[in-house]
Amino acid sequence: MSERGARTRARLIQATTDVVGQVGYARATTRAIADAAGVAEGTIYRHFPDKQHLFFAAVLERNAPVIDWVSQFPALAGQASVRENLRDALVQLGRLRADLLPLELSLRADPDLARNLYQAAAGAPADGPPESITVYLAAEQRLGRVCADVDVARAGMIILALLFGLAMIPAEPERAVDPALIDAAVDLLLTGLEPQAPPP
Amino acid sequence: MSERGARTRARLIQATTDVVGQVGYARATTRAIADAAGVAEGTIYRHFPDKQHLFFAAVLERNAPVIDWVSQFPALAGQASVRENLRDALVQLGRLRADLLPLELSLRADPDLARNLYQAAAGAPADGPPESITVYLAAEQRLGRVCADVDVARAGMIILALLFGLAMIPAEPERAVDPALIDAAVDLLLTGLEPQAPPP
Amino acid sequence: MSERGARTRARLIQATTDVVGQVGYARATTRAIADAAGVAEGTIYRHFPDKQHLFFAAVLERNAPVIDWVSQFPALAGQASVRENLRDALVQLGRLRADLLPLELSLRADPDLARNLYQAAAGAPADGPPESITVYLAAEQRLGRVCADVDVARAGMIILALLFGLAMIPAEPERAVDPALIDAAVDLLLTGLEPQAPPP
Amino acid sequence: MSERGARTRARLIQATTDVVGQVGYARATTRAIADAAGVAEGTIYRHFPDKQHLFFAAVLERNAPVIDWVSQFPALAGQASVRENLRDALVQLGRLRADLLPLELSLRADPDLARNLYQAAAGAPADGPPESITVYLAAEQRLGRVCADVDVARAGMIILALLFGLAMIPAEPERAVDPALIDAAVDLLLTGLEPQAPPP
DNA sequence: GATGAATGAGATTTCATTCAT
DNA sequence: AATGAATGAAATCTCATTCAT
Repeated sequence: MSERGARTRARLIQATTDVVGQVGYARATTRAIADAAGVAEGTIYRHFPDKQHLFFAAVLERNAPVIDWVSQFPALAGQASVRENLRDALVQLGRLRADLLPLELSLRADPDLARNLYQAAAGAPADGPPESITVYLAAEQRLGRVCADVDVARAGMIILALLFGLAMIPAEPERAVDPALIDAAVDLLLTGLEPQAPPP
Repeated sequence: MSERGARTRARLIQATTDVVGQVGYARATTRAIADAAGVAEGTIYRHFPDKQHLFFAAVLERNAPVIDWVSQFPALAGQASVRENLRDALVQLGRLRADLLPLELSLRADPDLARNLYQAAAGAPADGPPESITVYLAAEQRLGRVCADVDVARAGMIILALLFGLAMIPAEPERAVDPALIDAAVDLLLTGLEPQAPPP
Repeated sequence: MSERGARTRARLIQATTDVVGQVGYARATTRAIADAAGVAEGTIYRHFPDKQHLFFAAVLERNAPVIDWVSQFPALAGQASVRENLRDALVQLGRLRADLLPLELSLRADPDLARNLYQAAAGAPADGPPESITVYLAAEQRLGRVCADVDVARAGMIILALLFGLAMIPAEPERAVDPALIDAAVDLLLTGLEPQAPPP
Repeated sequence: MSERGARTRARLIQATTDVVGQVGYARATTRAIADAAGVAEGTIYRHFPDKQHLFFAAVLERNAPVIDWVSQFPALAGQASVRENLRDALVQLGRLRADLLPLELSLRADPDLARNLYQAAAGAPADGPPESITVYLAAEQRLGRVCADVDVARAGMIILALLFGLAMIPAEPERAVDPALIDAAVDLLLTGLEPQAPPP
């Protein structure tokens, strides 16, 4: 591909993220995206076979760096503190979610999209974020830094679900999750609601 | 309104929930809804000024009973156990969410809808579920059944966020949240991940 | 269907034939057809699921009378003269062809259309014009009015092929076949090119 | 023109015939043709002013040899037999038609193309196949090998029409006409359907 | 009240053609 | 000479909404 072509493609990806963030998926028409990218509508179809593939490409390419980070998360077990590690992970995942959210919502709103995205993402590593968190928690559990009673597989799902839920709270979907809320959530996850047994 | 009119209106509300749950918001056309309700398309506009109002009515009317339940939740403080109370609340909210989710997702996917729903719901009690949970937690905190260090306002939001996230996990959005997952989540919320300080 | 709906449908069928005859299939856009029928483009899709079905309906409905006539053609064996019967048949088929031709050409120009038309016509009587001519010729052969040496099955195909070819000769495809040319063709088919054996 | 340019042009002509034969005119896009020729789309416009001229060139150049053969057809009058001559002529024309047909059909399906082809072909010898057959038949008539009653001008048109019709019979348009059918057609043309007057 | 035919704006996608490289 | 990215007009089809019956 020529350098010019690569630039156009990059502009289209960026424009897609921008437009979906601003007006939502339902209003993210090919026309709006082409306008935002400063190209003609037909140009989209030189770079992507159809609108769906443009959206998939936008999601996958923009989130690749964070996915990389998360895949190395289990290696942090034993370093720093569980609190810091979880906080960092949630902040990273929060960035990913803030980008992914509008598209994930589109998926839920349109069953056809969901089917196709899972096919498009078939090449991606199947062990995504839930797996990473579970592996990390298990490692910490062996080190004695996580309570032995905890079911790490379910805890991994719960932590992600929590993050997903947090990501939906702000009115502006394009923003990342509020860090103070993440701090509070990590506190809660670590110490729980119950009153601590007083030292005798 | 005649009794016949009331029946038609009720059928439209039911059809809306059904169709959105089955084929998703994007495919929930006025035609599909009218077909499901067994009426002509034009009939929709005798009962609702436009499609948005039909959706709003569907959301609000179908969830009224659960909203009532939740509004009485704070009165449970001090009864049974915190664990049981939280579990019951999450189960109730889970039912609400399973119905609401497809429609809430539509809102997120379409910012215009979101704006208008908040206007339409302006007459409703502003103190929804987050407020109820917060008030309940504060009461339990005064009773010493919840750790004094916890920020109850944030904890309320986090619990709801968690529930919302859990509701999105199942592949079939129409199903309610898995009770076992709710149990695990309540455990985690109460005792936390950290190893308990061993009694001396 | 309401009477108004039936009128609109009929206007669409008529407009389709008109427009294809005037500007050809390639230029017979949904817009041109809607304009010719005096309706909005969207109205087409209330009456036909897509453009193809509109075209198929136009062909089938407009040619139904001629198809009926042809199906009764074999019964003419032994009446009037072979010459008159063949001439009448070719005139009738010529009308059918003048209507069918633009669409048949579209079929050849677009393999997808061909596949679908054969599916759409599956309900129609499989024994079309070729069969009718063959049966007629065989009957005349038994009566001694057609030469015993002739292979009637092939002759039927040849006569139809001839007609099809004749239909393509005029510059204006919407016109029927020139009757003088039909007369000459019937003559040729009956007596052949060879010099007649002179009576001794 | 450079030798490289001539090769590219030839590849484009060949690719045009191939693509139209394989996928039909409607799918014979400039992109498909350029791909089949192994060149870039823009290259087409170095050799032809537009798509129409490419098609015209394809028709004319590919059929030049057969047209040459046909132009010498009248010289066969008096040689061999009328039956053999006609059969050979139809076989030759059948080859021409098998190539020409998809393109001729495109013309019929698009009146604009037809108009322009006749203008583009204005430089070509106006006396094409119909003229050749007519001249041949007239010569044979003078020799007494064709019945004196026959109108040779019309007979020429009819023979061509027949051939054209035969060419459309096979389901696969790229195939040549079935030779057995040609034999039967020549028989029919020569002796006719009527019972022969029995020799006294 | 209810109907359903009609509307028309707007969405996605195609493709012949142009032009900077 | 050749490339191929970009163009933009046009095509088919959808669907919320209106209106005559």
